[in-house]
Amino acid sequence: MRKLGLVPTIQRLAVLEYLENNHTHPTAEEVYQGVRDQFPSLAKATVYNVLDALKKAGGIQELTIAREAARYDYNPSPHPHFLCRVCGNLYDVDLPCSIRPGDEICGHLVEVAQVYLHGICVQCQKQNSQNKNESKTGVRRSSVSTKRRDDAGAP
Amino acid sequence: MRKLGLVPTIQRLAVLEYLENNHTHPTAEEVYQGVRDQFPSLAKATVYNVLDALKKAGGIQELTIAREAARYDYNPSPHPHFLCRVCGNLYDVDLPCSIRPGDEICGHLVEVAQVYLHGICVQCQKQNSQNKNESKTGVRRSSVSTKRRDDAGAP
DNA sequence: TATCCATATTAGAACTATTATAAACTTAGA
DNA sequence: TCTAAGTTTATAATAGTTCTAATATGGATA
Repeated sequence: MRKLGLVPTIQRLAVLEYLENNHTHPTAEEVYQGVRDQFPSLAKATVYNVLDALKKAGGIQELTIAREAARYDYNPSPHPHFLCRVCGNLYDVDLPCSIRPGDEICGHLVEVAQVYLHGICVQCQKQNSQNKNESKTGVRRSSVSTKRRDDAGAP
Repeated sequence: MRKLGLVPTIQRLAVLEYLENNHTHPTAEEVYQGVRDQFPSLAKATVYNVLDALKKAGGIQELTIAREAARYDYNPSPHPHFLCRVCGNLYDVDLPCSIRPGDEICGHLVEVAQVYLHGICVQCQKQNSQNKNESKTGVRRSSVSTKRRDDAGAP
């Protein structure tokens, strides 16, 4: 924390530890809920402050891939992200970005480069084809959840 | 409009025409203000509805590069965008995207691919070096605006 | 042209993520 | 320990977007 030039408060350490243990790209709300279990006095504004401070210090990165809420990635190095429109899971994609910070594009100086992909993740594609096959043979099962799973994470 | 499978109402035509004439990637609010000049009865909810309908029909694209508000691009084909953190202008970048709709990445099916770049645009870099030189020679001028300019647009 | 139905628009309220505010509290250095 | 700067807290305020229900419109049909 001191390497980042930040005063190491218990709130900041708790938030950073939560992100370290949860590579699910949680929202500020989810960080708040998660950290508050072991830290009931935590204020939501503090979570926003801490996430902002960590982001500005380069310790984490903020993802604005979903309009509803920002998500946070413990890994600050630039890499593409994939958001599944069926389950809502957000995956890291292990590909080098073609445009990197420091590059010049049309004369513009690039400081941050984000690649956001939207579509259907590998698991939801499988689920979907399974459901189709099962409906052909008369087997029924509950439909694929459209809500985000709590155990979401990188593959 | 009919090509997009949408009923061509005057509201939809007005919004689409505004986007056609303003390649500044306006927000919903800016579209609302701009269209309302010639269409005082327009409701803001209609602007949201229309932008959403156009987006879903593939006639325009929605950009979530800035957390504050979505922006809209008359050009629906995928290309990178650059947001200047000094003037707030949003520029189209004429580079082919390395990842395109239809691709598979780590098994995930890509439907939409967005490349968002943040930094300092070519004009603001020039302004900044000008100001530095002038301050050396004692010449003063007002600092670079941090607010978005109304004549913003692609170069 | 008149009628009808599905769809679109309107105005305003409601919702939600985020930011601002001001007081109380920590941290770290003298 | 004392102090100044920075941080946390609780709450209010803000702003973008969505929801609701009543009204209006487009366009197919008779």
